[in-house]
Amino acid sequence: MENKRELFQILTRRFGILNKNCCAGDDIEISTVHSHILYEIDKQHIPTMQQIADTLAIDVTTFSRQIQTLIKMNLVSKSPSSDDKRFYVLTLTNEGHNMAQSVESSMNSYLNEVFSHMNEFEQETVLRSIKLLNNAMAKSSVCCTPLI
Amino acid sequence: MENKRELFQILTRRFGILNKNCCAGDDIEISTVHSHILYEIDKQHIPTMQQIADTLAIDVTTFSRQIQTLIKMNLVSKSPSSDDKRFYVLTLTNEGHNMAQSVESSMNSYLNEVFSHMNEFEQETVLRSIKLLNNAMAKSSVCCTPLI
DNA sequence: TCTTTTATTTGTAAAATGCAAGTATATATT
DNA sequence: AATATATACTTGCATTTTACAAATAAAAGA
Repeated sequence: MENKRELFQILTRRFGILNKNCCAGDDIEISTVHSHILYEIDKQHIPTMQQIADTLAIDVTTFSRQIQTLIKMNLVSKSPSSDDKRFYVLTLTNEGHNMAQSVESSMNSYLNEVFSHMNEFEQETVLRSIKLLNNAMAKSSVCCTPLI
Repeated sequence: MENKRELFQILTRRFGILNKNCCAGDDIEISTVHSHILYEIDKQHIPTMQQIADTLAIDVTTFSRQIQTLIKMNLVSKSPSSDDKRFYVLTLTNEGHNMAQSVESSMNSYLNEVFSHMNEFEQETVLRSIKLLNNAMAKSSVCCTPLI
């Protein structure tokens, strides 16, 4: 049987390509990394800089600059936390939220197209498997230990 | 049910993190992109520059420079094709082959660890699902059309 | 022979990255 | 309270990565 690595290598490479083309909004375009940042800010409840950087395994200093870019693009806003002024909390602007939605729906329609090449049963099995895999990774010591 | 995108987002992000830590050989360390290049040169039979660049969806000009780096690191060698001198064919050096092996075994042991958190049946199901998914992606019009 | 196509490289300029060192705020120690 | 230490984030570099446009070089077509 083919080894695991080959299967995953191909899968993630392809998903990466999907992700690359995902990120055109109404008028502006953003990078894959930026789309992940928007995604996580949307998902986590008023996160701090550190939280998102950790989740995405991005160096904080790099992340700091990425946020600066996203703020300039008017997609993200950053405000000092009231109880501890060392922290900054991140939120999406309306524009950022729209962009996140736009990426979300592009990705979902891409994935629906991909899934359309499988029958109902296969689709179910695949989704269940991805969940199993995500859970296994969450338990793993070699992967993603401090991550959500 | 959670949407597909979320499941895939998390999966591929985690796999990306695995990949990041994968690439330490005996003494030198390489980037994820470089490890993918070595992987593909090893897999494809005496490929040309263009072939690998296309497979990995990397811009050829960027790829040209990446190969230059890998040659300097003595992991790859490049020679003009005898029948058509516009082409250059790529091969791994012994050192490059060792590196590819080393990455391969790191990745497989990471993945084995991840899989150890599932039972036999789940493991089978997951592997079968990844294959299904790869086939579906290969048929897809939105993903990876010119790719293997 | 002359033009066009194909494979690859270089020029240049922008963006992404990450370490070391900085600032600013909070907590711990004395 | 004063000083030291820790934490969250930013900036200064210096390197690496990226990609468009233009160049080179070889093959194929007219």
